Amino acid sequence: MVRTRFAPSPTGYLHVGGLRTALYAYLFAKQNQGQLILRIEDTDQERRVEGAIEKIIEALKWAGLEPDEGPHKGGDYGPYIQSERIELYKKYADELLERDHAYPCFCTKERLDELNRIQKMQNKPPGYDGKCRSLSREEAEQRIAAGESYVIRQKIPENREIIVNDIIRGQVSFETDLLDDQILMKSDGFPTYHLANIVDDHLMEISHVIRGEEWLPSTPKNILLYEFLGWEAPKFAHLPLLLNRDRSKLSKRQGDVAVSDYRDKGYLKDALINFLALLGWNPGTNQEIFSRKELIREFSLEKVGKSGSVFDLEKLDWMNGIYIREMDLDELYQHVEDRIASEIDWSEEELKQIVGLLQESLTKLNDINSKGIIFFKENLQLEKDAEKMLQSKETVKVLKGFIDKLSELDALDRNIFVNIARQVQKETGIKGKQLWMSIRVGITGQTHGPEIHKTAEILGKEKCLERMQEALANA
RNA sequence: GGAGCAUUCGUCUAGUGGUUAGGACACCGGCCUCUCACGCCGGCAGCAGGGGUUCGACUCCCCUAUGCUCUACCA
Repeated sequence: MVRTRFAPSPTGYLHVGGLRTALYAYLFAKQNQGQLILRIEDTDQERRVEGAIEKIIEALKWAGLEPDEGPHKGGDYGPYIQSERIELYKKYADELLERDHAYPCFCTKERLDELNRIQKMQNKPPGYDGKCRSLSREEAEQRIAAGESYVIRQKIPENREIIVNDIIRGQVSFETDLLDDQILMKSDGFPTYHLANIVDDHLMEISHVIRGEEWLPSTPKNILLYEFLGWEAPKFAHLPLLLNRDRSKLSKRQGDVAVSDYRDKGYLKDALINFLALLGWNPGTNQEIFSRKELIREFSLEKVGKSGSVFDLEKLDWMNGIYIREMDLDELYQHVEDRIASEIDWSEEELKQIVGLLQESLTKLNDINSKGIIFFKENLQLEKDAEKMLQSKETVKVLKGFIDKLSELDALDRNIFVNIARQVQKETGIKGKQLWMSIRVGITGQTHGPEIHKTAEILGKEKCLERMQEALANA
Protein backbone atom coordinates (compact mmCIF):
# COMPACT_ATOMS: atom_id res chain seq x y z
CA MET A 1 0.00 0.00 0.00
CA VAL A 2 1.36 3.38 -0.99
CA ARG A 3 1.03 6.03 1.69
CA THR A 4 2.60 9.43 1.21
CA ARG A 5 2.53 12.41 3.50
CA PHE A 6 2.70 16.14 3.32
CA ALA A 7 4.19 17.45 6.55
CA PRO A 8 4.27 21.22 6.76
CA SER A 9 5.02 23.17 9.89
CA PRO A 10 2.32 25.67 10.80
CA THR A 11 4.38 28.83 10.57
CA GLY A 12 2.04 30.79 8.33
CA TYR A 13 0.55 30.28 4.92
CA LEU A 14 1.01 27.46 2.44
CA HIS A 15 3.94 28.18 0.15
CA VAL A 16 3.68 27.37 -3.57
CA GLY A 17 6.76 25.19 -3.17
CA GLY A 18 4.91 23.34 -0.45
CA LEU A 19 1.92 23.02 -2.71
CA ARG A 20 4.08 21.41 -5.36
CA THR A 21 5.47 18.96 -2.84
CA ALA A 22 1.94 18.16 -1.72
CA LEU A 23 0.88 17.78 -5.34
CA TYR A 24 3.60 15.27 -6.15
CA ALA A 25 2.83 13.32 -2.99
CA TYR A 26 -0.85 13.41 -3.94
CA LEU A 27 -0.30 12.37 -7.55
CA PHE A 28 1.97 9.53 -6.57
CA ALA A 29 -0.45 8.26 -3.93
CA LYS A 30 -3.51 8.50 -6.17
CA GLN A 31 -1.77 6.84 -9.05
CA ASN A 32 -1.10 3.87 -6.83
CA GLN A 33 -4.54 3.83 -5.21
CA GLY A 34 -2.83 4.94 -2.04
CA GLN A 35 -3.41 7.64 0.51
CA LEU A 36 -2.09 11.10 1.16
CA ILE A 37 -1.65 11.95 4.80
CA LEU A 38 -1.47 15.47 6.15
CA ARG A 39 0.67 15.77 9.24
CA ILE A 40 1.37 18.98 11.08
CA GLU A 41 4.93 19.32 12.33
CA ASP A 42 4.58 21.78 15.15
CA THR A 43 7.31 20.62 17.49
CA ASP A 44 8.78 24.08 17.58
CA GLN A 45 6.43 25.92 19.86
CA GLU A 46 8.11 29.25 19.27
CA ARG A 47 7.46 29.29 15.57
CA ARG A 48 3.88 28.24 15.88
CA VAL A 49 1.48 30.71 14.28
CA GLU A 50 -2.16 30.91 15.24
CA GLY A 51 -4.51 29.84 12.48
CA ALA A 52 -1.76 28.47 10.28
CA ILE A 53 -3.08 24.92 10.33
CA GLU A 54 -6.46 26.07 9.12
CA LYS A 55 -4.84 28.14 6.39
CA ILE A 56 -2.84 25.21 5.14
CA ILE A 57 -5.84 22.92 5.10
CA GLU A 58 -7.91 25.52 3.33
CA ALA A 59 -5.25 26.10 0.69
CA LEU A 60 -4.92 22.39 0.02
CA LYS A 61 -8.66 22.13 -0.25
CA TRP A 62 -8.81 25.02 -2.66
CA ALA A 63 -6.21 23.35 -4.83
CA GLY A 64 -8.19 20.14 -4.80
CA LEU A 65 -5.56 18.17 -2.95
CA GLU A 66 -7.69 16.76 -0.21
CA PRO A 67 -5.66 14.50 2.10
CA ASP A 68 -7.18 11.15 3.01
CA GLU A 69 -6.13 11.52 6.60
CA GLY A 70 -5.24 14.56 8.63
CA PRO A 71 -6.04 16.68 11.65
CA HIS A 72 -9.24 17.98 10.06
CA LYS A 73 -10.67 14.61 9.14
CA GLY A 74 -9.01 12.06 11.37
CA GLY A 75 -7.93 8.58 10.39
CA ASP A 76 -6.61 5.38 11.91
CA TYR A 77 -3.13 6.69 12.50
CA GLY A 78 -3.83 9.85 14.48
CA PRO A 79 -3.37 12.20 16.07
CA TYR A 80 -1.98 14.05 13.06
CA ILE A 81 -0.54 16.96 14.94
CA GLN A 82 2.85 16.28 16.43
CA SER A 83 2.36 18.32 19.56
CA GLU A 84 -0.37 15.82 20.45
CA ARG A 85 1.98 12.89 20.14
CA ILE A 86 4.64 13.86 22.66
CA GLU A 87 4.49 10.67 24.77
CA LEU A 88 5.18 8.63 21.65
CA TYR A 89 8.41 10.43 20.92
CA LYS A 90 9.43 10.21 24.53
CA LYS A 91 8.92 6.51 24.48
CA TYR A 92 11.19 5.97 21.51
CA ALA A 93 13.78 8.43 22.77
CA ASP A 94 13.96 6.32 25.94
CA GLU A 95 14.32 3.25 23.83
CA LEU A 96 17.23 4.76 21.98
CA LEU A 97 18.77 5.81 25.25
CA GLU A 98 18.34 2.29 26.52
CA ARG A 99 20.09 0.83 23.51
CA ASP A 100 22.90 3.34 23.77
CA HIS A 101 22.09 4.97 20.47
CA ALA A 102 21.37 8.25 22.17
CA TYR A 103 22.66 10.05 25.23
CA PRO A 104 21.68 12.93 27.49
CA CYS A 105 23.61 16.11 26.89
CA PHE A 106 23.90 18.81 29.52
CA CYS A 107 25.80 21.36 27.51
CA THR A 108 24.32 24.81 27.86
CA LYS A 109 23.25 27.04 25.07
CA GLU A 110 26.11 29.34 26.05
CA ARG A 111 28.73 26.66 25.78
CA LEU A 112 27.39 25.59 22.41
CA ASP A 113 27.40 29.14 21.12
CA GLU A 114 30.94 29.64 22.33
CA LEU A 115 32.02 26.35 20.76
CA ASN A 116 30.47 27.40 17.52
CA ARG A 117 32.12 30.80 17.64
CA ILE A 118 35.58 29.33 18.13
CA GLN A 119 35.05 26.77 15.39
CA LYS A 120 33.99 29.49 13.00
CA MET A 121 36.96 31.62 13.97
CA GLN A 122 39.39 28.78 13.35
CA ASN A 123 37.63 28.03 10.12
CA LYS A 124 36.76 24.58 11.35
CA PRO A 125 33.51 22.84 10.55
CA PRO A 126 30.93 23.76 13.18
CA GLY A 127 29.29 21.01 15.14
CA TYR A 128 28.88 19.43 18.52
CA ASP A 129 32.19 18.24 19.99
CA GLY A 130 30.73 15.23 21.77
CA LYS A 131 31.49 16.42 25.28
CA CYS A 132 28.60 14.55 26.91
CA ARG A 133 28.83 11.55 24.65
CA SER A 134 31.02 9.62 27.04
CA LEU A 135 29.29 10.56 30.28
CA SER A 136 28.60 7.53 32.43
CA ARG A 137 25.03 6.47 32.87
CA GLU A 138 25.31 7.00 36.61
CA GLU A 139 26.52 10.56 36.27
CA ALA A 140 23.86 11.36 33.73
CA GLU A 141 21.12 9.97 35.92
CA GLN A 142 22.40 11.88 38.89
CA ARG A 143 22.42 15.17 37.03
CA ILE A 144 18.97 14.56 35.65
CA ALA A 145 17.70 13.77 39.13
CA ALA A 146 19.31 16.97 40.34
CA GLY A 147 17.07 18.81 37.92
CA GLU A 148 19.71 19.86 35.46
CA SER A 149 18.39 20.85 32.06
CA TYR A 150 19.35 18.48 29.25
CA VAL A 151 18.65 17.35 25.73
CA ILE A 152 18.90 13.92 24.18
CA ARG A 153 21.34 13.52 21.34
CA GLN A 154 21.58 10.85 18.71
CA LYS A 155 24.80 8.89 18.98
CA ILE A 156 26.09 8.79 15.44
CA PRO A 157 28.32 5.76 14.93
CA GLU A 158 31.88 6.35 13.83
CA ASN A 159 33.38 5.53 10.50
CA ARG A 160 30.39 4.28 8.61
CA GLU A 161 29.14 5.04 5.15
CA ILE A 162 25.42 5.57 4.83
CA ILE A 163 23.89 5.20 1.44
CA VAL A 164 20.68 7.00 0.66
CA ASN A 165 18.83 5.39 -2.17
CA ASP A 166 16.87 8.25 -3.58
CA ILE A 167 14.26 7.62 -6.26
CA ILE A 168 15.12 10.85 -8.01
CA ARG A 169 18.84 11.13 -7.38
CA GLY A 170 20.01 7.54 -7.17
CA GLN A 171 22.60 6.55 -4.61
CA VAL A 172 24.01 9.30 -2.45
CA SER A 173 26.56 8.39 0.17
CA PHE A 174 27.54 10.10 3.41
CA GLU A 175 30.34 9.53 5.92
CA THR A 176 29.04 9.30 9.47
CA ASP A 177 32.19 11.00 10.76
CA LEU A 178 30.97 14.17 9.13
CA LEU A 179 27.56 13.93 10.75
CA ASP A 180 26.68 15.81 13.92
CA ASP A 181 25.22 14.18 17.03
CA GLN A 182 21.76 15.45 16.29
CA ILE A 183 19.45 16.59 19.06
CA LEU A 184 16.45 14.28 19.28
CA MET A 185 14.64 15.68 22.29
CA LYS A 186 14.83 19.32 23.26
CA SER A 187 15.10 20.51 26.84
CA ASP A 188 11.46 21.58 26.74
CA GLY A 189 10.46 17.96 26.30
CA PHE A 190 9.50 18.35 22.66
CA PRO A 191 11.18 16.23 20.04
CA THR A 192 13.04 17.76 17.14
CA TYR A 193 12.02 17.14 13.58
CA HIS A 194 14.58 14.35 13.31
CA LEU A 195 12.95 12.13 15.87
CA ALA A 196 9.33 13.06 15.35
CA ASN A 197 9.57 12.61 11.63
CA ILE A 198 10.96 9.08 11.88
CA VAL A 199 8.58 7.95 14.57
CA ASP A 200 5.57 9.29 12.74
CA ASP A 201 6.52 8.07 9.30
CA HIS A 202 6.95 4.62 10.76
CA LEU A 203 3.85 4.60 12.91
CA MET A 204 1.75 6.09 10.15
CA GLU A 205 3.10 3.48 7.78
CA ILE A 206 4.37 5.97 5.25
CA SER A 207 5.78 4.09 2.28
CA HIS A 208 7.31 7.00 0.38
CA VAL A 209 8.76 10.17 1.80
CA ILE A 210 8.45 12.85 -0.85
CA ARG A 211 9.96 16.12 0.31
CA GLY A 212 12.19 19.01 -0.68
CA GLU A 213 15.85 18.69 -1.51
CA GLU A 214 16.81 20.61 1.63
CA TRP A 215 16.21 17.42 3.59
CA LEU A 216 18.65 15.31 1.68
CA PRO A 217 21.61 16.02 4.01
CA SER A 218 19.63 14.92 7.06
CA THR A 219 18.45 11.70 5.48
CA PRO A 220 21.45 9.60 6.61
CA LYS A 221 20.64 10.53 10.21
CA ASN A 222 17.07 9.46 9.55
CA ILE A 223 18.24 6.16 8.13
CA LEU A 224 20.38 5.50 11.17
CA LEU A 225 17.40 6.09 13.41
CA TYR A 226 15.28 3.60 11.49
CA GLU A 227 18.09 1.12 11.84
CA PHE A 228 18.53 1.65 15.58
CA LEU A 229 14.83 1.35 16.21
CA GLY A 230 14.73 -1.80 14.14
CA TRP A 231 12.36 -0.35 11.60
CA GLU A 232 12.29 -0.52 7.85
CA ALA A 233 12.95 2.88 6.30
CA PRO A 234 10.49 4.23 3.74
CA LYS A 235 11.56 5.06 0.20
CA PHE A 236 12.86 8.58 -0.31
CA ALA A 237 12.37 11.05 -3.12
CA HIS A 238 13.97 14.45 -2.74
CA LEU A 239 12.44 17.08 -4.97
CA PRO A 240 14.45 19.89 -6.56
CA LEU A 241 13.76 23.36 -5.22
CA LEU A 242 11.65 26.14 -6.68
CA LEU A 243 13.72 29.22 -7.46
CA ASN A 244 13.41 32.98 -7.83
CA ARG A 245 14.36 34.61 -11.10
CA ASP A 246 17.91 35.02 -9.82
CA ARG A 247 17.98 31.31 -9.02
CA SER A 248 17.95 31.69 -5.26
CA LYS A 249 15.45 29.65 -3.27
CA LEU A 250 11.94 30.95 -3.94
CA SER A 251 11.24 33.59 -1.35
CA LYS A 252 8.75 36.19 -0.33
CA ARG A 253 11.17 39.02 -1.00
CA GLN A 254 11.00 38.50 -4.72
CA GLY A 255 7.30 38.02 -5.27
CA ASP A 256 4.30 36.15 -4.07
CA VAL A 257 4.83 32.76 -2.53
CA ALA A 258 1.59 32.09 -0.68
CA VAL A 259 -0.90 29.92 -2.49
CA SER A 260 -3.62 32.30 -1.37
CA ASP A 261 -1.85 35.19 -3.15
CA TYR A 262 -2.24 33.37 -6.43
CA ARG A 263 -5.84 32.51 -5.72
CA ASP A 264 -6.59 36.13 -4.84
CA LYS A 265 -4.94 37.43 -7.97
CA GLY A 266 -7.23 35.30 -10.06
CA TYR A 267 -5.23 32.25 -10.93
CA LEU A 268 -7.33 29.15 -11.40
CA LYS A 269 -6.47 26.17 -9.27
CA ASP A 270 -6.26 23.87 -12.25
CA ALA A 271 -3.85 26.20 -13.99
CA LEU A 272 -1.66 26.57 -10.92
CA ILE A 273 -1.62 22.83 -10.41
CA ASN A 274 -0.87 22.15 -14.06
CA PHE A 275 1.92 24.69 -13.99
CA LEU A 276 3.39 23.41 -10.74
CA ALA A 277 3.24 19.83 -11.95
CA LEU A 278 5.41 20.76 -14.90
CA LEU A 279 7.91 22.62 -12.77
CA GLY A 280 10.31 19.80 -12.26
CA TRP A 281 8.42 17.00 -13.90
CA ASN A 282 7.77 16.18 -17.52
CA PRO A 283 6.42 12.98 -19.03
CA GLY A 284 8.76 13.24 -22.00
CA THR A 285 6.13 14.28 -24.50
CA ASN A 286 5.30 17.70 -25.89
CA GLN A 287 2.05 17.96 -23.97
CA GLU A 288 1.72 21.05 -21.82
CA ILE A 289 -1.88 20.99 -20.67
CA PHE A 290 -2.88 18.19 -18.35
CA SER A 291 -6.16 17.45 -16.65
CA ARG A 292 -6.07 16.19 -13.09
CA LYS A 293 -6.78 12.70 -14.37
CA GLU A 294 -3.96 12.80 -16.84
CA LEU A 295 -1.60 14.08 -14.19
CA ILE A 296 -2.47 11.17 -11.93
CA ARG A 297 -2.04 8.73 -14.77
CA GLU A 298 1.17 10.13 -16.23
CA PHE A 299 3.09 11.30 -13.20
CA SER A 300 6.19 9.45 -12.18
CA LEU A 301 8.85 10.22 -9.61
CA GLU A 302 11.50 8.76 -11.89
CA LYS A 303 10.83 11.50 -14.39
CA VAL A 304 11.20 14.30 -11.90
CA GLY A 305 14.24 16.42 -12.74
CA LYS A 306 17.19 16.95 -10.46
CA SER A 307 17.84 20.65 -10.78
CA GLY A 308 15.91 23.58 -9.38
CA SER A 309 13.28 25.35 -11.47
CA VAL A 310 12.65 29.06 -11.72
CA PHE A 311 9.05 29.94 -10.97
CA ASP A 312 8.25 31.66 -14.25
CA LEU A 313 5.17 33.82 -13.86
CA GLU A 314 4.89 34.49 -17.59
CA LYS A 315 4.25 30.88 -18.35
CA LEU A 316 1.77 30.62 -15.51
CA ASP A 317 -0.07 33.61 -17.00
CA TRP A 318 -0.22 31.95 -20.37
CA MET A 319 -1.48 28.72 -18.90
CA ASN A 320 -4.07 30.50 -16.78
CA GLY A 321 -5.36 32.20 -19.92
CA ILE A 322 -5.73 28.84 -21.60
CA TYR A 323 -7.79 27.51 -18.71
CA ILE A 324 -9.94 30.64 -18.68
CA ARG A 325 -10.65 30.34 -22.38
CA GLU A 326 -11.50 26.67 -22.06
CA MET A 327 -14.06 27.26 -19.35
CA ASP A 328 -17.71 27.46 -20.25
CA LEU A 329 -19.36 30.79 -19.66
CA ASP A 330 -21.44 29.86 -16.65
CA GLU A 331 -18.44 28.50 -14.83
CA LEU A 332 -16.28 31.46 -15.70
CA TYR A 333 -19.03 33.79 -14.59
CA GLN A 334 -19.19 32.10 -11.22
CA HIS A 335 -15.46 32.56 -10.77
CA VAL A 336 -15.50 36.16 -11.80
CA GLU A 337 -18.79 37.39 -10.39
CA ASP A 338 -17.49 38.51 -7.02
CA ARG A 339 -14.47 40.23 -8.48
CA ILE A 340 -16.43 42.59 -10.69
CA ALA A 341 -16.49 46.15 -9.46
CA SER A 342 -19.00 48.01 -11.61
CA GLU A 343 -20.40 51.49 -11.21
CA ILE A 344 -23.15 50.57 -13.59
CA ASP A 345 -25.99 48.28 -12.64
CA TRP A 346 -26.03 45.37 -14.98
CA SER A 347 -28.36 42.43 -14.76
CA GLU A 348 -26.83 39.00 -14.35
CA GLU A 349 -27.75 38.26 -17.94
CA GLU A 350 -25.92 41.34 -19.14
CA LEU A 351 -22.92 40.67 -16.95
CA LYS A 352 -22.66 37.22 -18.39
CA GLN A 353 -22.60 38.67 -21.88
CA ILE A 354 -19.85 41.05 -20.85
CA VAL A 355 -17.82 38.26 -19.32
CA GLY A 356 -18.32 36.21 -22.44
CA LEU A 357 -17.08 39.04 -24.58
CA LEU A 358 -14.04 39.55 -22.41
CA GLN A 359 -13.24 35.90 -21.87
CA GLU A 360 -10.64 35.52 -24.60
CA SER A 361 -8.64 38.49 -23.40
CA LEU A 362 -8.34 37.53 -19.75
CA THR A 363 -5.09 36.30 -18.29
CA LYS A 364 -6.18 36.36 -14.67
CA LEU A 365 -9.69 36.54 -13.27
CA ASN A 366 -8.89 39.94 -11.82
CA ASP A 367 -8.27 41.33 -15.29
CA ILE A 368 -12.01 41.47 -15.72
CA ASN A 369 -12.12 44.99 -14.29
CA SER A 370 -9.30 46.49 -16.30
CA LYS A 371 -10.41 44.76 -19.49
CA GLY A 372 -14.04 45.56 -18.87
CA ILE A 373 -13.60 49.15 -17.86
CA ILE A 374 -15.76 50.36 -20.74
CA PHE A 375 -18.65 48.45 -19.22
CA PHE A 376 -18.03 49.18 -15.58
CA LYS A 377 -17.08 52.84 -15.45
CA GLU A 378 -19.67 55.57 -15.61
CA ASN A 379 -17.34 58.26 -16.92
CA LEU A 380 -14.75 57.04 -19.32
CA GLN A 381 -11.34 58.53 -19.58
CA LEU A 382 -10.44 59.39 -23.17
CA GLU A 383 -7.36 57.60 -24.38
CA LYS A 384 -4.64 59.72 -26.01
CA ASP A 385 -5.08 58.21 -29.46
CA ALA A 386 -8.81 58.47 -29.11
CA GLU A 387 -8.54 62.13 -28.36
CA LYS A 388 -6.54 62.60 -31.51
CA MET A 389 -9.14 60.80 -33.57
CA LEU A 390 -11.87 63.03 -32.28
CA GLN A 391 -10.01 65.99 -33.72
CA SER A 392 -10.60 64.76 -37.24
CA LYS A 393 -13.66 65.99 -39.07
CA GLU A 394 -14.29 62.55 -40.53
CA THR A 395 -14.80 61.18 -37.08
CA VAL A 396 -17.18 63.97 -36.24
CA LYS A 397 -19.10 63.33 -39.44
CA VAL A 398 -19.38 59.64 -38.73
CA LEU A 399 -20.54 60.15 -35.19
CA LYS A 400 -23.12 62.73 -36.14
CA GLY A 401 -24.51 60.47 -38.81
CA PHE A 402 -24.55 57.53 -36.49
CA ILE A 403 -26.29 59.43 -33.75
CA ASP A 404 -28.97 60.61 -36.12
CA LYS A 405 -29.77 57.14 -37.29
CA LEU A 406 -29.55 55.51 -33.90
CA SER A 407 -31.81 57.97 -32.14
CA GLU A 408 -34.64 57.15 -34.53
CA LEU A 409 -34.57 53.50 -33.54
CA ASP A 410 -36.23 51.81 -30.62
CA ALA A 411 -33.49 49.39 -29.75
CA LEU A 412 -30.06 48.30 -30.78
CA ASP A 413 -28.57 44.93 -31.49
CA ARG A 414 -25.43 43.89 -33.26
CA ASN A 415 -27.07 43.52 -36.64
CA ILE A 416 -28.79 46.86 -36.47
CA PHE A 417 -25.51 48.36 -35.38
CA VAL A 418 -23.72 47.04 -38.43
CA ASN A 419 -26.54 48.23 -40.65
CA ILE A 420 -26.34 51.74 -39.27
CA ALA A 421 -22.61 51.77 -39.81
CA ARG A 422 -23.14 50.75 -43.42
CA GLN A 423 -25.67 53.48 -43.96
CA VAL A 424 -23.29 56.02 -42.49
CA GLN A 425 -20.63 54.70 -44.81
CA LYS A 426 -22.89 55.18 -47.81
CA GLU A 427 -23.84 58.68 -46.86
CA THR A 428 -20.43 59.96 -45.82
CA GLY A 429 -18.22 57.92 -48.09
CA ILE A 430 -16.06 57.16 -45.09
CA LYS A 431 -15.20 53.51 -44.77
CA GLY A 432 -12.90 50.91 -43.29
CA LYS A 433 -10.75 51.79 -40.39
CA GLN A 434 -11.69 55.46 -40.48
CA LEU A 435 -15.35 54.56 -40.14
CA TRP A 436 -15.13 51.81 -37.56
CA MET A 437 -12.47 53.42 -35.44
CA SER A 438 -14.53 56.59 -35.24
CA ILE A 439 -17.46 54.63 -33.96
CA ARG A 440 -15.32 52.68 -31.51
CA VAL A 441 -13.72 55.78 -30.11
CA GLY A 442 -17.08 57.48 -29.87
CA ILE A 443 -18.52 54.65 -27.84
CA THR A 444 -15.59 53.48 -25.73
CA GLY A 445 -13.11 56.33 -25.71
CA GLN A 446 -10.48 53.79 -26.61
CA THR A 447 -8.84 52.65 -29.79
CA HIS A 448 -8.92 49.02 -28.82
CA GLY A 449 -11.26 46.56 -27.19
CA PRO A 450 -13.59 43.70 -27.98
CA GLU A 451 -15.59 43.59 -31.18
CA ILE A 452 -17.46 46.87 -31.36
CA HIS A 453 -20.81 45.62 -32.65
CA LYS A 454 -21.04 43.17 -29.77
CA THR A 455 -19.88 45.79 -27.32
CA ALA A 456 -22.52 48.19 -28.56
CA GLU A 457 -25.22 45.58 -28.33
CA ILE A 458 -24.50 45.00 -24.66
CA LEU A 459 -24.15 48.69 -23.91
CA GLY A 460 -27.51 49.33 -25.55
CA LYS A 461 -28.97 52.24 -27.48
CA GLU A 462 -29.08 54.82 -24.71
CA LYS A 463 -25.53 54.34 -23.47
CA CYS A 464 -24.15 54.35 -26.99
CA LEU A 465 -25.99 57.58 -27.79
CA GLU A 466 -24.91 59.19 -24.56
CA ARG A 467 -21.30 58.33 -25.08
CA MET A 468 -21.19 59.41 -28.69
CA GLN A 469 -22.77 62.70 -27.84
CA GLU A 470 -20.32 63.21 -25.04
CA ALA A 471 -17.47 62.37 -27.38
CA LEU A 472 -18.74 64.95 -29.87
CA ALA A 473 -18.93 67.52 -27.14
CA ASN A 474 -15.30 66.89 -26.40
CA ALA A 475 -14.28 66.97 -30.02
C1' G B 1 35.48 26.04 6.12
C1' G B 2 33.06 21.15 5.22
C1' A B 3 29.51 17.87 2.99
C1' G B 4 25.79 16.99 -0.55
C1' C B 5 23.17 18.15 -4.93
C1' A B 6 22.93 20.45 -9.49
C1' U B 7 24.46 22.75 -14.55
C1' U B 8 20.68 21.86 -22.56
C1' C B 9 17.78 28.45 -25.77
C1' G B 10 16.30 34.48 -21.18
C1' U B 11 12.64 30.78 -18.57
C1' C B 12 10.20 25.60 -18.19
C1' U B 13 11.99 21.33 -20.51
C1' A B 14 12.81 16.63 -24.29
C1' G B 15 17.14 14.10 -25.08
C1' U B 16 20.53 7.98 -21.89
C1' G B 17 27.16 7.45 -27.92
C1' G B 18 25.77 8.87 -34.31
C1' U B 19 19.54 14.11 -34.04
C1' U B 20 19.70 19.79 -39.08
C1' A B 21 19.82 19.21 -30.54
C1' G B 22 12.84 18.71 -30.34
C1' G B 23 8.62 21.31 -27.76
C1' A B 24 6.46 25.34 -24.65
C1' C B 25 6.52 30.48 -22.47
C1' A B 26 8.56 35.20 -23.53
C1' C B 27 10.38 38.07 -27.69
C1' C B 28 10.31 39.42 -33.12
C1' G B 29 7.78 39.06 -38.02
C1' G B 30 3.41 37.68 -40.95
C1' C B 31 -1.78 36.23 -41.58
C1' C B 32 -6.78 37.10 -39.67
C1' U B 33 -9.02 42.04 -38.55
C1' C B 34 -12.20 48.53 -37.35
C1' U B 35 -8.60 47.90 -32.88
C1' C B 36 -7.06 44.85 -28.90
C1' A B 37 -7.22 39.98 -27.64
C1' C B 38 -7.75 35.00 -29.42
C1' G B 39 -6.16 31.81 -33.22
C1' C B 40 -2.83 30.26 -37.18
C1' C B 41 2.02 30.42 -39.70
C1' G B 42 7.18 31.62 -39.45
C1' G B 43 11.76 33.43 -36.99
C1' C B 44 15.57 34.43 -33.15
C1' A B 45 17.96 31.75 -29.34
C1' G B 46 21.01 26.59 -25.87
C1' C B 47 24.47 21.63 -24.52
C1' A B 48 29.28 26.27 -18.30
C1' G B 49 34.84 25.45 -19.38
C1' G B 50 38.97 22.04 -19.87
C1' G B 51 40.87 17.26 -20.20
C1' G B 52 40.16 12.21 -21.25
C1' U B 53 37.37 7.30 -23.06
C1' U B 54 35.64 6.31 -28.13
C1' C B 55 35.75 5.68 -35.12
C1' G B 56 32.21 9.25 -32.93
C1' A B 57 30.32 12.74 -27.36
C1' C B 58 24.88 17.06 -24.94
C1' U B 59 24.98 11.95 -23.57
C1' C B 60 30.35 7.98 -20.07
C1' C B 61 34.85 9.34 -16.60
C1' C B 62 38.03 13.15 -14.23
C1' C B 63 39.14 18.22 -13.05
C1' U B 64 37.70 23.34 -12.79
C1' A B 65 34.00 27.04 -12.51
C1' U B 66 29.34 28.58 -11.06
C1' G B 67 24.76 28.06 -8.41
C1' C B 68 21.87 25.96 -4.63
C1' U B 69 20.96 23.20 -0.06
C1' C B 70 22.55 21.60 4.61
C1' U B 71 26.04 22.31 8.48
C1' A B 72 20.29 25.25 15.06
C1' C B 73 17.43 22.90 21.64
C1' C B 74 13.94 25.44 12.90
C1' A B 75 11.33 22.54 10.08
